[in-house]
Amino acid sequence: MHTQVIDTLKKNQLSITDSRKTILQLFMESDGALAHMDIENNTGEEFDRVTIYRTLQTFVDKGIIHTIPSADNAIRYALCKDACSEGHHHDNHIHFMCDHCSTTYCLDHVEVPALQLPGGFMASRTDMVVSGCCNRCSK
Amino acid sequence: MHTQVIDTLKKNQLSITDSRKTILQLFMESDGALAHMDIENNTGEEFDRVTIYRTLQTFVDKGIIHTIPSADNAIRYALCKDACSEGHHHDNHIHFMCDHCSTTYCLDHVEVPALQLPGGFMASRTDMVVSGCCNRCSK
DNA sequence: TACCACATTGCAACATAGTTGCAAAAAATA
DNA sequence: TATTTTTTGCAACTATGTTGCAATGTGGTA
Repeated sequence: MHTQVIDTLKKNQLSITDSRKTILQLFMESDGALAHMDIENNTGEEFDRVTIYRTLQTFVDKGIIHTIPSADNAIRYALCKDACSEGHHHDNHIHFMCDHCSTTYCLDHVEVPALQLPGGFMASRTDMVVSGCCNRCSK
Repeated sequence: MHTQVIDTLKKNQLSITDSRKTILQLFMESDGALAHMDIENNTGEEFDRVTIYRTLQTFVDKGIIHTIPSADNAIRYALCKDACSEGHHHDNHIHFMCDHCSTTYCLDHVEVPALQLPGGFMASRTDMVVSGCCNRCSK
């Protein structure tokens, strides 16, 4: 199972370090999105705050993870699926944030509908942030 | 022209203070969204940072403005149109953030398309954040 | 207009989030 | 293993946002 982590790092020409392995593993095990805080809580004192920030930034630059816009001023990150690779991104994402458990899901299989924008506006990227009640909480 | 500002404040049962008048006026004159920083820059030393934060929070509570989710960790605010009032919000917003000039528009007249969510997910609110090139920058 | 009750402001202090420079340590390469 | 390059940890700093409390301003009433 570590294989996939190391493969991903190699595929992106990143050197294999403890922090990168551990943080990427966290993303792969999680079905939701993670904020910086979640990672800090999960890894304890193992890594410096700055290292976590820099690792996340590196992953974003490489297209391994992407940021999720939110109104609560905490940047969340989620794994990009295979369709996303460096330089060539799958630029439309739908995210679902549960009002009850606060889990954030990246709904890759839901298609982003086309929009009719006013004249002169050209979209390069569309993020949808849907909030409500997730499948686990609605049971 | 001040009339509209004062009317809005009265309609929401807010006392008329300098900070509220000035900040609401700013929103009415601006066609884009404003972040806390924009307001601080526009008003200079006139008001304390804390007052601006509290005024924005008050306006959000009353449904006069709404927050716009973003991935850059800066909360932006935009005026709610008449359809939004306290308690009864117009909960689907489309926002456009220009990659060039960073102006954020609230596109009230564009309809949010319906989404087919996976089973068990129930949406209560949908925000779309579209980025690209705005009508002024694309000329 | 003057007074009073209440809401709002400004200040200080604190809390959280994120960035930068640099020396030490760890990977990659030879 | 030696050398080069990348990454990490530390310290210090900036930005963003919150809370308690005393002072001031607002709205209603006499």
